[in-house]
Amino acid sequence: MNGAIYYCPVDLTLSVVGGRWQGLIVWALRGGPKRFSELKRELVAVNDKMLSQTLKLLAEQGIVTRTDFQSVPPKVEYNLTENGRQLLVIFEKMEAWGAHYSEV
Amino acid sequence: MNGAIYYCPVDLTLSVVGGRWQGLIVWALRGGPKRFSELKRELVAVNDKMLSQTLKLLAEQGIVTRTDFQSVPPKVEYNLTENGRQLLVIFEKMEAWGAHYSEV
DNA sequence: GATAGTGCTTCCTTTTTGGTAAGTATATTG
DNA sequence: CAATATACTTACCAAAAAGGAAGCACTATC
Repeated sequence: MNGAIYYCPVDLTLSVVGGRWQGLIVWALRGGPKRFSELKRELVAVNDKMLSQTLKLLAEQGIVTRTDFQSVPPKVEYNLTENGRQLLVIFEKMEAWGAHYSEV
Repeated sequence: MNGAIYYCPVDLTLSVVGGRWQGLIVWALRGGPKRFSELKRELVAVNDKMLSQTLKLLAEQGIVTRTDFQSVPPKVEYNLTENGRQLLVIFEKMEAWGAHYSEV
């Protein structure tokens, strides 16, 4: 995938989900396809560079699809692949844990 | 926790679980307490510095406990707290996803 | 007396990641 | 006619994370 060696499935999954933006993008796409600018608005602190860079990575990893409508001004939509969609159970657990943790 | 602002529970959880070693250490402790040297053997590529640094962080975050037996040679055990243990459902999902993904 | 094992810490270097600003091309809006 | 919005990319710089090597205090073993 990126040349690294993963000693266990958890390590592998973390490499897909663990970056600064990777997980949040997958989570943001849970409700269906979104455009670049919609993602940008939702992931408050992300900048153009990080967003396009991370989307590219996720596309290479087979987690999101990229659909370019070839229009002017540009319109590009991102969506989860089946593999990406299957990550969502992980994030549901994360959401539950995080919500509980911040109450403590 | 570390000064950063988390806009959602998922973001918060990722900050606990998403580092290079944090998640793997939690996962390695799933079967019960382990000593420093046992963790080191299990997490093949980790070095002393990263391991002790990450364990310290996890302890500060309330994910692991540290028990120093005050013996010579030193014996120190690490274990998951209740909060840490509740992270395990996340890793179980990660394991399933990673195992499936690497078959594709 | 040298070596190994224990659980660290410190210093230094390298790698990775993140951020800022600008540029691209075109159409719409005021 | 200037500004705005779209989805990027590129070049450059700063910050953060990770890695490596060595050392420490102490004991037991060879």
